[in-house]
Amino acid sequence: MKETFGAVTSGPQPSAPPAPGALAAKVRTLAPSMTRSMQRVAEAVAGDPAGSAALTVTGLAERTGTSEATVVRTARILGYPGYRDLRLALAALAAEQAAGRAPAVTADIAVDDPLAEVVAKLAQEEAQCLADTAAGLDTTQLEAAVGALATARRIDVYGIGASNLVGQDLVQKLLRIGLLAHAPADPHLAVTNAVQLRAGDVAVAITHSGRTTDVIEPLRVAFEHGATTVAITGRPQGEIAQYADHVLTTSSARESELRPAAMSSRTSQLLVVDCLFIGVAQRTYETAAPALSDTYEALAHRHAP
Amino acid sequence: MKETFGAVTSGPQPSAPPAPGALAAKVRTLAPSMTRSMQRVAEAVAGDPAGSAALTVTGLAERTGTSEATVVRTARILGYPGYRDLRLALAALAAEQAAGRAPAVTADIAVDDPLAEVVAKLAQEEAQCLADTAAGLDTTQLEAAVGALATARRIDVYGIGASNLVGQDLVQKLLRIGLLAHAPADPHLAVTNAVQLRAGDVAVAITHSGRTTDVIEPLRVAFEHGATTVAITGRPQGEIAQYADHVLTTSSARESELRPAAMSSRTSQLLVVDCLFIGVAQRTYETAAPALSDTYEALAHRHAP
DNA sequence: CACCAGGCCGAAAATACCTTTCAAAAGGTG
DNA sequence: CACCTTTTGAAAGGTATTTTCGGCCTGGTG
Repeated sequence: MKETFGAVTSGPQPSAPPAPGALAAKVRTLAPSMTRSMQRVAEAVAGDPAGSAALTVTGLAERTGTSEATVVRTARILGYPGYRDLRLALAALAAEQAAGRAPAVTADIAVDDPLAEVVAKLAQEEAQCLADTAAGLDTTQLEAAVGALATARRIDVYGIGASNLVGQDLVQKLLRIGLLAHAPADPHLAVTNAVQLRAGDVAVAITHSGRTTDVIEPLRVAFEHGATTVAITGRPQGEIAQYADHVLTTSSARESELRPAAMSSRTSQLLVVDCLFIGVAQRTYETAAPALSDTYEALAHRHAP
Repeated sequence: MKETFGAVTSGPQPSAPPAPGALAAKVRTLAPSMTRSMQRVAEAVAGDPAGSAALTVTGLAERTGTSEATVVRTARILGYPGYRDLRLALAALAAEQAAGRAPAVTADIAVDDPLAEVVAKLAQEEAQCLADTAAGLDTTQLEAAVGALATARRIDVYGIGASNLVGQDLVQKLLRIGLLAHAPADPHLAVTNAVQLRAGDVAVAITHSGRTTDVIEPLRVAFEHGATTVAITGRPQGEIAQYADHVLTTSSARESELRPAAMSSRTSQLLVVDCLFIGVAQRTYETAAPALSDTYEALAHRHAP
């Protein structure tokens, strides 16, 4: 490297470690000591860090109507060893700027939202659901429900529609650790099953509204037959609570037109179900752990190499 | 290879410009499909983005005790055209991290954790899953999948076990807005269904591992019969991707003994499914909105007063 | 007006860095 | 243990960046 024309360089180390944020300021400060074409480059770089970071020396030279050499010289003036490093700094700067614009979407999902926004909003809403449910979950009730499940002779899970899927999720998990569980989708079948239950058995009902007749009915029957009953519901005051020994409350996000309650309640319900499962697995660890790995092994050959 | 101007990169699924924030998640998601030395590189990169960004290929290869070739290969796996771009992303990521947000690492759930802690940890892990998945979701692919679904003559959803439940969730939603969807639980039935599909139909496969034979098979059949195929998987490099026109990647939390992958993947899958649904509902708003309220009304009398 | 510094600028050579290729090594599998 | 597949790094092959070098413009001077 040759001259630095101004050759000001107060200190021995001319190129200070460049703080990314300082870039715009640096451009302004150093602009006077730059030649015209350098200024063009500096301007482009300061004006659109993200865009510039995506370009190679050649690309940036073209865009600014200059040459590679000029771009490199500019980078040097700005305090970097070369363009390569300036480019890295630009990428960093761009990211920093992007991060600064706090998105914080809490708005409803609208019909004309672009998909990227839908994704972000949904993720946040569901995360909110999880947090709310976790916060509102009564650990004592949960503990009691876990205790009942862990020692149950037989477990019935009642749910309709989306809630039935949650129930099946629970059943699948319980089966994996050797518990006898069932989640009839047919309400009549559910009642038929419920009749069989007695003390020592557990019935779990899942309903967001707490008022779904087809779910209340079997739980009532189970309750009256002496089974331990658990309700997972968003309305702990609802009718279903009358027949539940233990009530686990789910929280649901506000519903909107495009996102009905059924949709948001599912996330909460699943969290509760997971908690139940983990709790039971902990209690029955001696048998649950080997059972889990056994089922894992058994499924291994169902996968391609 | 040319330079990366606007240059749309290679293949059918270019996996889009990766958002910087998604990197840590991506490493976790893709780690299983990596070889040992690649994992070393990925780890170094995820563990110290800033430090890695300062290194050249050769430098990073040395630090990780591998070769340049491996570093480049890793960069490719992570979704970048080459190391140069990964390096830029790392610089961006480092800046973003430095700007404030802590990544928040969750501890494993232990056998003797009290239930209250289990609840908190589970909620946080699932929230993390959601965030990771949202960050890693390729909007372009999602858009394409939504487009296909919205105009589909018939929709098949393939999934086994827990993934089947996710599939049924999707089916239930689609049915509510008047689309013809089906999620056979029986693999043979699935193939039988797949044979019926042709151009204009859509097949969606859901599998965390991307290697579940019983799910790949029907998707392949559907693919070969000309249907538009969508894969929702945690391993976008997996075999299933071969037969998928559009790949939607789910991110999964680290699995632990008590919390197998199947469990954590469900949350991600459901988010993707929700996104698909909302997307489709938006596109078909004219018919979807009344259909939603109709089904709501129809179910009203199934609830206690 | 012709001429001449003196520094700015870009084309092209030189270098550093990144990518690809390919054959050897490692790891399975029958 | 022979065979095949996969993984890996060394080195060749390309790109991008840096440096060199000479032309060119600007503004001053005889």
